[in-house]
Amino acid sequence: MDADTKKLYELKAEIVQAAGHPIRLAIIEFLVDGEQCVCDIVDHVEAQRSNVSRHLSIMLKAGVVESRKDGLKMMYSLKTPCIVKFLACVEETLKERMKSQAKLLRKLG
Amino acid sequence: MDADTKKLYELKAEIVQAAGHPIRLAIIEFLVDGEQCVCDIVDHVEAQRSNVSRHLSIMLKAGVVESRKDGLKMMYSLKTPCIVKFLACVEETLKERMKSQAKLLRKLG
DNA sequence: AAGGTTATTGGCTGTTTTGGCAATTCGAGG
DNA sequence: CCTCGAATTGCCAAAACAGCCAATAACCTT
Repeated sequence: MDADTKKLYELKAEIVQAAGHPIRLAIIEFLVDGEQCVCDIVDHVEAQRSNVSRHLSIMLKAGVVESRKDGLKMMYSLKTPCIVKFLACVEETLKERMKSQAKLLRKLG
Repeated sequence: MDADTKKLYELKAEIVQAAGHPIRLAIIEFLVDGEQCVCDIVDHVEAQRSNVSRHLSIMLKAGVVESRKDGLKMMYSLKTPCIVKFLACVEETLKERMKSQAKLLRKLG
């Protein structure tokens, strides 16, 4: 693995990490419906405003979301539509995990 | 957001987190080619064995990979094929990010 | 320009993650 | 039975992360 390959993995990991937090996932799913202001995101995910702002800036830096100013409000939206498939795969993995656990339980009798 | 929804986001975040590390991404991409033993993974990602073992256990716990014993060796493989699409979306996001940065650079003249 | 609303940032603390080393487990084969 | 090879686990220190409060910035309305 050369240095460039390593660097690419770091960049990709930054993107994945940016999605890897309960609140950030909730924000992403909320944004699937379309652009939203921070104030509405705060209401939706029920976290502190400064907290939400930080989560958004992490996703912005990683390129998961983009932002636009509209008067007083800051509007955020998803940058790539494929994130929906991304989420679908996470759900499928979760279901698989549950299935495995259920199988183990049945083996207990 | 009720407690169940929150719990679901936590579970999903655990899965995403499990993929959100340079070495773990490298392992996942390596496993796209099929099942591999820890020893070969170690050679491929060029990290310490104990380190790789820990990364694998994180992904195993999250349900991203599964394992099977084969004599002395431990074989790991991806649990859900959709992870390929997941990776594709990460790459697309990365490209978008690069494009945005290039656009900014051009604005500098 | 004063005041109110929306959003971001700084500073701090507690928690989690990561990586390295050494010790341990587990199975194969002489 | 002993040793070797493969993998995991314990333990520790350094680094990164998350959340809270207070302070600041940006903008609109009057």
